[in-house]
Amino acid sequence: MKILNRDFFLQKTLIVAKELLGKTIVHHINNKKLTGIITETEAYFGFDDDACHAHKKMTPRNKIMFEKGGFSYIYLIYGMYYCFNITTENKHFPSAVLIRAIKTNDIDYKKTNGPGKLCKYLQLTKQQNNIDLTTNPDFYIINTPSPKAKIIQTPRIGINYAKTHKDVPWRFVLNI
DNA sequence: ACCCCGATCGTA
DNA sequence: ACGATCGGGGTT
Repeated sequence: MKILNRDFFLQKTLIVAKELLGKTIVHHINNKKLTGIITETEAYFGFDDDACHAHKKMTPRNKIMFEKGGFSYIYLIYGMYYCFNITTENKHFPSAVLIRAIKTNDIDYKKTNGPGKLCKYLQLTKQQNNIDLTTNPDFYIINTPSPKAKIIQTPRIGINYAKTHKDVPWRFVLNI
């Protein structure tokens, strides 16, 4: 049971996105320990990826994407849901992995199989934005063994507005 | 100051 | 297929 360290998150975003499958998110909050095994991810990185929040310029919201690997990037979407990302690669290069689904011990997969749903379950909000997941005692990722399940690679979800990078296969899913 | 719209989700 | 809901970011 080892916590994922800086070197892991400094790798290329596509590697991190794929390798995060099977790893365990831990969030201690209100005297509870909330956990989930990552089953779906998406990679967003660089100045060419027009689905990447930070591909044009740095703004107050997306500035976390320019951090070095291992920081939480959590933002509000559609006025009602949060999305949880983990930054990757080196400082000044905008890049992160969106966590799209987790599997839990206690509740049905239907309740945690979406980026907004898993944030609700793990109680992740703006409060948990910009946290170093490699040093924080209450929010970190455990290096649980990678499952044998087959990894499916597909285009990313919900980015039909993108022009150049709508169809790149940067989504990774564990075949549950 | 104003306006548009989104890395979603539940319901129909 | 569609509406909820609101902050961010671009534009005036």
